[in-house]
Amino acid sequence: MTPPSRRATRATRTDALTNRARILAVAGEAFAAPSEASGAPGASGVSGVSGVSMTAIAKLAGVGVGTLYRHFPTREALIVELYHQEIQKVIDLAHTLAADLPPLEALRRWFEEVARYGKLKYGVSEVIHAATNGGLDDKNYEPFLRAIAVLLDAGTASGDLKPGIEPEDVLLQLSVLWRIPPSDNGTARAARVLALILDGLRTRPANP
Amino acid sequence: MTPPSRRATRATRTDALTNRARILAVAGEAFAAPSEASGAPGASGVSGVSGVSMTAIAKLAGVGVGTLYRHFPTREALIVELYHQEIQKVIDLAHTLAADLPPLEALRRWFEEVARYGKLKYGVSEVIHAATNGGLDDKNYEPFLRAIAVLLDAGTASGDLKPGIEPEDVLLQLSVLWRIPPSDNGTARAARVLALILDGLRTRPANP
DNA sequence: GCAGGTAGCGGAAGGGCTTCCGCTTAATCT
DNA sequence: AGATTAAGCGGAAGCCCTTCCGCTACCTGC
Repeated sequence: MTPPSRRATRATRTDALTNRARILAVAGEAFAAPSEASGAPGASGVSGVSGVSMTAIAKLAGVGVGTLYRHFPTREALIVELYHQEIQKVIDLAHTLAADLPPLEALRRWFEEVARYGKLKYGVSEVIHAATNGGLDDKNYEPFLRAIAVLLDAGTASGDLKPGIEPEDVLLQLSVLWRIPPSDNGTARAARVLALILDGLRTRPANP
Repeated sequence: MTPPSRRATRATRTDALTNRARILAVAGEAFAAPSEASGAPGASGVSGVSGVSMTAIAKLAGVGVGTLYRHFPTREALIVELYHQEIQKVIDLAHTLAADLPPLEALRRWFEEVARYGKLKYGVSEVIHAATNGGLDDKNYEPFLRAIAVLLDAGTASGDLKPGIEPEDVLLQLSVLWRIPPSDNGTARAARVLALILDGLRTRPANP
């Protein structure tokens, strides 16, 4: 039954690669641009990601929808891919902070960074939500968890954080941050919630 | 300009009332039933709310889509209305617990109840999400907040909880609970997260 | 009862995401 | 170079939520 020849699969077609690249480029631009200032009343269009349809992206890239979906099986998949680099930065930061700062301070700073990142581009919520929820099929999920684990371990070792906290649980709690609406005084609210989360993770001094 | 006559508005048409009632009845049944065991491969169909389209509901109720939307301007609106009673029960429970139990215990029990409620019908997440997020146009939002406020106040008065916690922030944190996937060991996970949240709200004994 | 007027009705239509499948065409083999 | 073959392409089609608007039929005042 089909013995493996020297090459199991053909090389990826060059036009496919080109298309993929162009799609990413176009989508990046489209998502970055503030939502069109046209008269359309329907869309909320906070800014960024929202309001650009898959069809629109396909058209901009000069490919059919089918092609777009061949490369990115889902809207979320496309977004995740786009922001992969930025997410990686956040993940790297966790390792840096864990190495350079006292555990509690490192965690606090990292949380703040995560909050700021989420606020900056509200649409990114979709990314992290994707990078968070299912997790099963997302290449950002594992590294993100490991980053949290590193921070937690440092805190546990120093006795500042409770032992045995599951990184997944922390990620779940963090996911709340990108559901805070951006307008309002979202920053203040995020700060308050962060403080609550952090205190929940800390060890608790003995009662009198 | 338009002086108010004895009746500012006409009485609601009887057929409209009938339709509204039938829609609610039908939707209740449809949402309650486990998703059809047909061969459709697309839907995830965890159970309950998901997988029943507005069009389907309209058809089942024997009305046009327009009518459905006249009564419930949004899918969420319909769901919120359906589960209004059950949500009310949870809200009432908060007041009862606050009156009958030590503050911390009351809060803990209520959190657990909320978690259980969310787990029972996974689709309900949509409700509470609606009852939570926007809040602006949802009649469940305010009472829910007040329920939390009561529990918090009791805890603050007794010195068990930090003063000045915003009920909205707590609700936001709780909203995490109905994003926990049901299968798995969701119960255990919910318990862990709840404990973290609760500890975050408690006062912190002075450091040595 | 009957005429009037408006609340309510129905369903076509618009826009979105995703799937499907026949046709093209680049990579590979001879 | 020519033949072969499957990866890749394009866009129609299906399903969803929601909006819009002409027509109907139910309350109301006479």
